[in-house]
Amino acid sequence: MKLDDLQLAVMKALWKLGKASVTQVRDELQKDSRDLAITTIGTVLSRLEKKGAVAHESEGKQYIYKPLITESETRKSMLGTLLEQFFGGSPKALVNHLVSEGEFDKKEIDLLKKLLDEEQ
Amino acid sequence: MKLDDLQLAVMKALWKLGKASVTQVRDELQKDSRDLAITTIGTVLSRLEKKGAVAHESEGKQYIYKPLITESETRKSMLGTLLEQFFGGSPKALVNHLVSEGEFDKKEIDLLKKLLDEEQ
DNA sequence: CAGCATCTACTACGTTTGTAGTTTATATAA
DNA sequence: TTATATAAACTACAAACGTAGTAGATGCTG
Repeated sequence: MKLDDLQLAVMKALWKLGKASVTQVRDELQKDSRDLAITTIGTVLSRLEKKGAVAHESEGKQYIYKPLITESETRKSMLGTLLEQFFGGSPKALVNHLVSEGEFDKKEIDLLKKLLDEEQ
Repeated sequence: MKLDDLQLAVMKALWKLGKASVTQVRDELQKDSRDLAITTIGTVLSRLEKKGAVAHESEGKQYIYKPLITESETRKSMLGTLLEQFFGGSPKALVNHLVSEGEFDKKEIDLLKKLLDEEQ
């Protein structure tokens, strides 16, 4: 499942809310100052439904949308793609990159080591 | 700079070759069994040029394309996007995710620790 | 029941992308 | 110098996307 920016923003709103009407999704997006017409959100949700990312049920005259894919599986899949594209599929290469790009300070490196210890 | 699949594939060919004619790019992509018409590659390269990712110079009647962006900066930027989107911008959260998804075996965890030691 | 408010569905339009055919320019060979 | 091969430019078209307006359906209120 490949999602672009707006679609991802909508999914994140849905993941946060659990399930939501179009209006609720719009309100949630507004918090991130994405100020879109309600019909725009509706269109995006229809398209997401067509590709199987969400489903809806009727509640009164409203549609209540629910995610069909989880945030964690989406994250995993998108990370997987990046991993393939740039790190030869090797998570180690990715960590290596992060470290050598100086993404971590000493404290964080310590934390990471603890993390790794626990795993062992 | 945001690149989608085919654009990225073309850039990777260019990064690998340093600089290349359309035909050379096509041949390189064929190794990954992306079998595209040469005109397709040409179109993609023009579009990449329009958005500033590559430039060309003429050599005889051919165009020789050169990357204007590096693989490392592209990787960094795309990873940064993902980091923002799914890990609150925190590399640590990303590593945490990798570890808890069981992406590493014991040997790799050892290697990672060594990596971190060197950094300190 | 009639009118109004509120939803969704349908339609629309510009942009980007994937993909490739046709035309035109140019270099090279005869 | 003319024909031929080859390369790029131009054109094209369908699908996806960002974005939103309009029309049609439906529920509520008086």
